[in-house]
Amino acid sequence: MPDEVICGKHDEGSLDRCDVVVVDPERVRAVRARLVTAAETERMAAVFKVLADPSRCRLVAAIIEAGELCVCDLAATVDMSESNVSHHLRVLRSHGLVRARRDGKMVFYSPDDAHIRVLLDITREHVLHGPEGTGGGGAA
Amino acid sequence: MPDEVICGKHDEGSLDRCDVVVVDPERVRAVRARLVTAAETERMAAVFKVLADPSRCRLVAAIIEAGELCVCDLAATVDMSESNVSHHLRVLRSHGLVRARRDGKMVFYSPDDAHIRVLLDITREHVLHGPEGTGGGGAA
DNA sequence: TGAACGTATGAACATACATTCAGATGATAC
DNA sequence: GTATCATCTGAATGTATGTTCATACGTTCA
Repeated sequence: MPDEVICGKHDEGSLDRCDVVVVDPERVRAVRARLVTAAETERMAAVFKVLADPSRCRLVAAIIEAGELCVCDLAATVDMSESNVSHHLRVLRSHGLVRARRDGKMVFYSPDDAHIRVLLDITREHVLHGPEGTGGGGAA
Repeated sequence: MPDEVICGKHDEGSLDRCDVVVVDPERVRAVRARLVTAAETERMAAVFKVLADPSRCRLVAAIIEAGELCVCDLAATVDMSESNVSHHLRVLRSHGLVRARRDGKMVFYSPDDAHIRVLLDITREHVLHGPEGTGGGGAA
């Protein structure tokens, strides 16, 4: 068994420890070389984190469904306080998922990214066709 | 301006408060009717939450990239402790994203869902072509 | 059987974050 | 200018969770 120790110090990993024993060092190097960078993964995770909250997820779905909606109608649609909606919209907007348009006293929000709709659709597919008891989602 | 108060108590919302002022009640009702249910959104958010962690995101990417990898090699690939990897793999497995196969002392993990690869690809597209300064991703 | 190895698990800690409340800001109507 | 409306912001709080450490489990080899 070709046990080995990884001591490589490559671009994005910046690993300072040398005590990681691997079984297939070649494969590890190959995967590491083709793997998405840590910085990219962090950005991706940030996008997922934005959608990882049920309120925000529903908020985005409502905006996509409506095309455009003001804050108070959005709050009524998703059953949340307007303050809370505003907080979440700030997050969504700062990540380029929705866009704001001011009209008098009101601010209307609309989708600002074509990818998000696909993300929601695919994930919905996943939760619909996938197993339902996973992760303690049952009668929690 | 047709201000109105939403008092509807429909299926999935179960809202107990009646003080949400809306501007366009018809549109709100229409969107609510066509909107994804709260339960579904919760399930979707749960999936996003699994991918919302950089370590987990990178872990999934590595598994997809490799096709199959044992825990120690996985730990070496993503620069994490094996214990931490194990914890994350538990989450990933419980949500049906990866699958485990035991071979002797080792356990090999492989992708268990076709949707996840698409999710990662689309999100990568988003972070690559989208704005980069959004959400304090720069030198935070 | 005992030791070594790969992996899994539980507790503990620090951190992040969603929600609420109170108040501020900007815009319209009188 | 004042009042009112729609939205935004900041602080406070409770909860969730990622990571680490120590340890237990299951497997292989001598």
